[in-house]
Amino acid sequence: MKIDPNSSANLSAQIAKAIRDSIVAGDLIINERLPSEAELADYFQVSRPTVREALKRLAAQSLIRTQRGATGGAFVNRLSFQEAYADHVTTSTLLLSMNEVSFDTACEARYALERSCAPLSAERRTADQLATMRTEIFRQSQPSLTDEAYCASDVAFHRALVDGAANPVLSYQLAGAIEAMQPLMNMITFTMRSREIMVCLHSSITDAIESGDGDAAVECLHNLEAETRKIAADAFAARSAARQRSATITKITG
Amino acid sequence: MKIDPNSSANLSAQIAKAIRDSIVAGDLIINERLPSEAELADYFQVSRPTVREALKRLAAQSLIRTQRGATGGAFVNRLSFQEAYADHVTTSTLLLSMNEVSFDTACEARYALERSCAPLSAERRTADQLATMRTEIFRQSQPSLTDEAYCASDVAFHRALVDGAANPVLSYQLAGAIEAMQPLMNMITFTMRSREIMVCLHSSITDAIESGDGDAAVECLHNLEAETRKIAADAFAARSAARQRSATITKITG
DNA sequence: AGACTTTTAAATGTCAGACAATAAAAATAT
DNA sequence: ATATTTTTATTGTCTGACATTTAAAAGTCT
Repeated sequence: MKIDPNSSANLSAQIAKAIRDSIVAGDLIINERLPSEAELADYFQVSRPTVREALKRLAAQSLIRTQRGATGGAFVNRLSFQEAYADHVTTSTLLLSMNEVSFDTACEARYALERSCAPLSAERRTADQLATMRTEIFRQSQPSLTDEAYCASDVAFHRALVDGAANPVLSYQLAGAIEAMQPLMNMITFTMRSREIMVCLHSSITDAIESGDGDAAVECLHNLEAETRKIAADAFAARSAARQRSATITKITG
Repeated sequence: MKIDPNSSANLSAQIAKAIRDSIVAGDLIINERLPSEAELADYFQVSRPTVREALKRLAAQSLIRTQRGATGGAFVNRLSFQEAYADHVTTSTLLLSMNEVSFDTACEARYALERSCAPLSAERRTADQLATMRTEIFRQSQPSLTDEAYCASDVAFHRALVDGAANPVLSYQLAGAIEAMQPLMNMITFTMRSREIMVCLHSSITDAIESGDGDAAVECLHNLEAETRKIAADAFAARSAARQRSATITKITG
């Protein structure tokens, strides 16, 4: 493992970087045990708390796991897609909310990416994934569904569609785009009419996927994107108009 | 902020989660200063080192930054796309290498995603991005280029293509797919002939993007994917054959 | 008064040493 | 031989201290 120059910078950050580089470079194999905290402290010529801070940084990225006890220690973690999934979604969500990404920008990215999965999904989707899509469509057609539950079902539907491509790399990358949009979608109040249209489009997509017609699925996704943006635009316009009215009332009455 | 149940679990992890949830929920605004370590320690009823470990976890995810000095402390970080970029690439790279994702799977995902950017890029690319693509193509045509430098140029070319879509969400998500493939590409020895073909395809893509013909660009990307997979298959076959031969020799002579 | 310098205070960064909790291995007893 | 106890190595946490950094307050000189 590499040493640390005694330059002016967070020691714990430097140590974390040194260990992370070793993992990325493959010098540390999966499930390999790192030296104990005391040994690392000795090696890097720092105190144990400093080493611990460095290890916590790595643990935060799921790069290592720690175990107490006699044969315990820090071990290089196998980074599974499933584990990385949650982190990716959280980060993507924060990126969207903190950078004031417009609904249209996020929506465009989401459907562009999703269309790239459609042809593969049309080829490979399992019966199970198809059933999930149909189940979610049915759920979405229930008028009693709250807007939040409707959005959650929408995510589940699209996730099944993406998983149908049977490519973990695609599923992982898409997760960030699709799930991170949920907070934005939750800001929308879906009218019964707009739900009907979307359910109809979802059905068309599922039909296309079932019949193996990727091109048709892509076409439907284009329509769904247009419809989603239209609904969002209406919802935001209505909200803005309401704000305008209330401001006017305040101006008059206040 | 939420409290901590005194259950059996890493205190630092619990505290990190509590603070992270507050940030994600929007209770803590960008650039807002967290309470000092001493105050947090007092609030959560733990020692300062424990609080520090929690803060280091958050710092590792770029959720907070810390500043020394009188008015220093931990501040909620604006998570910029640029910052998240590096993390995303690292994680994606590790996911690929640790999960033994096949070249074909990664390649399929990469080009599927990239094709989703092509139509947008054909519409919106700037002259600067187009120039970058041409520059990288020229670089790739230099026979003196090492394989690694060739791959790096390839990444730069495709990155310019993706950035042409002028959608930060797309650029961010694509980064994971494109840059994470570089280590896999580096395993390939590119022959002069295969480089020629790829340079030619890159030129066709650039021409299509320049003339605003998204469909043609998508078509070219399909060809490029097929060519890339073919080159990789040949390279792996050659390597496997070499191994076979050397094994046979060992068997005979050893 | 205004500009420059010094001091002060608050915060993080780091260290040292200690004890608790845990879990596996070794030693012991049944 | 099996079950129980003891030992031991390691991480988790605490206490208390000092170093370093930074901005603001106080002081000083022109």
